[in-house]
Amino acid sequence: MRAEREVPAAERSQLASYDPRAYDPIAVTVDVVAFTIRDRSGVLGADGPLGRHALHVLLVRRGEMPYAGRWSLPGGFVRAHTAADGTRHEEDLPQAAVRELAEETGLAASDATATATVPVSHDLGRVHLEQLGTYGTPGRDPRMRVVSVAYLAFAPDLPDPTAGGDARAAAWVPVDAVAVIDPPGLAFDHTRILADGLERARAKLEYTPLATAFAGERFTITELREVYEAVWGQPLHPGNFHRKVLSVPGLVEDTGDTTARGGARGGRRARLYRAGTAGLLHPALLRPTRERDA
Amino acid sequence: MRAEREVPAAERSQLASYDPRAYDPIAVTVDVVAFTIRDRSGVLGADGPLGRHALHVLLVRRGEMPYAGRWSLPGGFVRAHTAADGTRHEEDLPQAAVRELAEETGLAASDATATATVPVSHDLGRVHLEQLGTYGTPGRDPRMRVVSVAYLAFAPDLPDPTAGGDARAAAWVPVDAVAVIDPPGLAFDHTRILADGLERARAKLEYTPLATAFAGERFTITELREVYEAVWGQPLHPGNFHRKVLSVPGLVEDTGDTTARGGARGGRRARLYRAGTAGLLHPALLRPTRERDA
DNA sequence: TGAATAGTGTCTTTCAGACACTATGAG
DNA sequence: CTCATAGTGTCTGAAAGACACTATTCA
Repeated sequence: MRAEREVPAAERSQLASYDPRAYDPIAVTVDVVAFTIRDRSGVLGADGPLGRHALHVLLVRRGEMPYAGRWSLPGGFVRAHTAADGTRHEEDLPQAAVRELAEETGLAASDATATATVPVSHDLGRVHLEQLGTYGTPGRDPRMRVVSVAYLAFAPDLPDPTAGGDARAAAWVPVDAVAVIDPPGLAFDHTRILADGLERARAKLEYTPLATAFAGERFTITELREVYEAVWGQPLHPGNFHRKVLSVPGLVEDTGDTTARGGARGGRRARLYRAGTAGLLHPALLRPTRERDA
Repeated sequence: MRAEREVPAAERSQLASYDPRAYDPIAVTVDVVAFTIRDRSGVLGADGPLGRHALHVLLVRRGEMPYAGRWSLPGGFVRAHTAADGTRHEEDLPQAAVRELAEETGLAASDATATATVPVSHDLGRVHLEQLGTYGTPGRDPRMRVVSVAYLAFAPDLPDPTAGGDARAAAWVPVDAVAVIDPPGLAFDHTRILADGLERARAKLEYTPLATAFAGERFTITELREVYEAVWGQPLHPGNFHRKVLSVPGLVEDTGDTTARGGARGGRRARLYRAGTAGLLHPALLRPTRERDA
């Protein structure tokens, strides 16, 4: 939130070349596609074809109309309020995204002070937030004309959410199970927003160090590989991945430490790394060969 | 425009969990970053270091406050109007972008029927339109709280625009001359939007056939190379570019024809190609080596 | 010791880029 | 013919992926 001077009415009418009262208002909302990597919960049995780790998305069960009882992305209206004393309290869009996340799920991003003016991406403590896109097709919300700005949030393993605000329930759901828990699909056009967010996340793993945002402060190369495998949904060659990650400048930094012990059933101790300083990966870590036509 | 049924007042209040009258309205606008490749106009002399072809952006000179007299991107308010008979005429966001382009510059995209529901990209005749991002920082417009959805438009060589609507003037301006013609910068945060759009365009040339959207229906490999050189702002090796373009499946298709004659000062006739059907380029056409850190 | 996990060596294929060359047409 | 432009051949180095191998640790 930030307070600004109220523009005097005289100046305001002089400036205005648009009278919003002549039109129906267009409401502005934010929706958040929050991703994390977690152990696949017992809901669908233990191991999938790709091991225990799966990409999860944060969903809430709506408590109010429309779509009451259906699952949706957390989100809500952007606040732009004029207080009684005339000061305006206007929320920036990423701030609204963080607030909705906190209100509906209890997950608070540490250091939620979004000061950057760029709409592209913001780092909120350990949570990486970036704008995904804006969805404004008429009729996408039956109540009124709503234009929704969708944000992507990436975070390392987070605790289970607690419902609040308009949400009746909140939960981390494996992305490959979304269609299962809610066959009619998510509320509004959130199924599409989720799909767009997933593709964005998959693409960004290739040429940015985004994967380190899913890992803890210190991580092993194997843990980093499990992030890639969970997001891309396919297994990667451990040896080649290892060499490749270490060959990309600025992706990871060696801490000098190793894990306290090897695997549960034996195995060498792994070196621990932290995120590097590179903003873009060169050369990129490309997804395994898929057909890239049409 | 499309007409929809008016939601009855009773149903509406039942559905509404948000009362827009309790808040200041948030206005929604669209801004368009329209790019084309043109011969560098006489304004700054003839040849730059990269030949005659330069990337141009469409700018308008504002006729109204705020920022009257300053250059800005074409754009304006999204219309969501309830007519006297109760029907609503609501514009989709890409429609609003096309309308503003037409109103302020006289450049009409043929076949402006944007039926796609995806917010990502739309093909409007020969104009490729895609969403760039949304800019909603409080205070970015002194009149009121404005959230602006920016669109990118790519088109082959278009005629000179004619000012209209709120615009006092409209012109294609070489992107490397924007800072020159308007030292204080564009109106609002349009300097940043333009920068974001330019970077997006440069990146998309690498892995999509976007360059063909800048070329005519039929084009030579050299013309395609001039598109890349103009957008990336650096010369490319003609021979290697030629072989590379032909090696990427689905980028271009041979028409069988050639140009009517060779170069003005002699030279072989060039084969003519048309855009291929690929949606993504594999392997990608990467920009010449730059340092990709931080 | 045997199995499991971490990490390395090496070979093949692909591709970007440098450079030289051939092919064709205008003046 | 001469020069300019279109298009190809060939070599080198970087990097991806397949595969085999060594190193270390737990039960």
